[in-house]
Amino acid sequence: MNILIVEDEKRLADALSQILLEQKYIVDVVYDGIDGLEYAESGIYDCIILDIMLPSMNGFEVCLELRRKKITTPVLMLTAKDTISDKVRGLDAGADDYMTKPFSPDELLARLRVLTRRRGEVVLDEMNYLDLMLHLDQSKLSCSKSDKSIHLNFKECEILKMFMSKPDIIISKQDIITKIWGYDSDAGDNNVEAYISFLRKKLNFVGSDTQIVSIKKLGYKLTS
Amino acid sequence: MNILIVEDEKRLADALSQILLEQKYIVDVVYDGIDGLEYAESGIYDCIILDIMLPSMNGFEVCLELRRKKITTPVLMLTAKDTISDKVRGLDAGADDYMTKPFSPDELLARLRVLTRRRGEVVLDEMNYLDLMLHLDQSKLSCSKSDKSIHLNFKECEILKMFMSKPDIIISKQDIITKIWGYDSDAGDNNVEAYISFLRKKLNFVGSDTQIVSIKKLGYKLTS
DNA sequence: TATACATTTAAGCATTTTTTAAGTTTTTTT
DNA sequence: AAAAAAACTTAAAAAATGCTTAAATGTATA
Repeated sequence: MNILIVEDEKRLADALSQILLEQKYIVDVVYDGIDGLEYAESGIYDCIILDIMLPSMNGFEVCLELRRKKITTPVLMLTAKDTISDKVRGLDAGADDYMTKPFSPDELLARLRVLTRRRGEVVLDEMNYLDLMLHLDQSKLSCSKSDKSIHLNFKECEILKMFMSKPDIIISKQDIITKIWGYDSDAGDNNVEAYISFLRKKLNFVGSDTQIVSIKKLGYKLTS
Repeated sequence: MNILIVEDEKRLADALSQILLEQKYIVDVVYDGIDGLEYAESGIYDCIILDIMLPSMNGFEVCLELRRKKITTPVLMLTAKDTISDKVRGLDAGADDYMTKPFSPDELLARLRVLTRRRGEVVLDEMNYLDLMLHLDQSKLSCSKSDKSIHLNFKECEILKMFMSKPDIIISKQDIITKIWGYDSDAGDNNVEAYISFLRKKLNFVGSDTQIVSIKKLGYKLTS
């Protein structure tokens, strides 16, 4: 379970991270709003703990922007202020819960349990690229063209999804690493290359015309 | 959208009901815990606003009992007390959110929006999957296909019900744990795996064509 | 209490996924 | 054209995931 903490008070951030690490959560910490937004956009987190008062971009703005970008990760807002208007503003900005400082570790953990127990999320289940030429079914972990179909494993599926949702756009290896393996993973370019190779073989097998082409030094893109 | 208000202070109950009616919610009001539980068990509500201090049975007890009976309607707990232990206790009793008096109509409405923007569930006594191919009778705790029938125990039945009410949809192990064992249980993936194994054996015994297939890393789904 | 049944736990096995590393090939630079 | 860098492919090792049992524990009931 991955948690992102966006909090500029270092002492509090450390304390939070301490509490969560003890419970075997995987924790990333950033100290301002812009970074928070960037990390959160990766979509790899199961919950984001977001302070309202932040340098560079406040918590409301971060949350609004996330929701505008259709990132649905649950957000737990955090602040010293306890005014009703702030609560309303936070919830309407798309936060899922609101916690006022100071709070106990127990309360934090209880709220996290609530926020992370759902997560049925709407994922777009099937996607097509260029009018049914290529078809990806995430619920079957399979990809097909006309009648031929082949099984993909989880990472292959995620990567193909990335390409199909941004056809003709170049995606760098680093982007793929960040999104599929996570921020601080130690996967290298070769991991990506290996998976691209697997995918190409499978695309080829189903007879797809669309293919993953590599643009040297920049990355890959999906074209037909 | 149906809301149940369980609140003994008549003035507050009226005020709440007033606010909600203005927003076109359909509102029922009861004034004590026992009645609250009884109404809530109907499962027709989209949210339950539940005071903690109540005659005959307090809010924690009502909420716990609801969850024990697998009623998953979102609960918004309401109280004058603002101690952390109460918050934790409320959330751990299965409440989804917690609001302290006094609160503004806006805060109430914001929280309701959050709680009701998910969800859509039905409880049935008998269900069939794909035109009588597979038949589940919850009151007899049995599952059958044509003339062959076999006894299921409670958890097997609940799990099969989950699958039959969402055919072809992937259900994660965590979802199953949360729903069958409860969100703060310490059941692990292996518990689910064991039950899936039991169920498969029984489905096989009755000669069902529908089966539970597993999708690695994602969960299981029922297919025929 | 004894019995049957339900549930949990743990271990071993099977399978699939993921990583790694080495050898090729291709492209770019000089 | 040669050298260097980047990308590709593959096999095999390592890790993770899932399945199935049997035994242990818990619970209800005759």
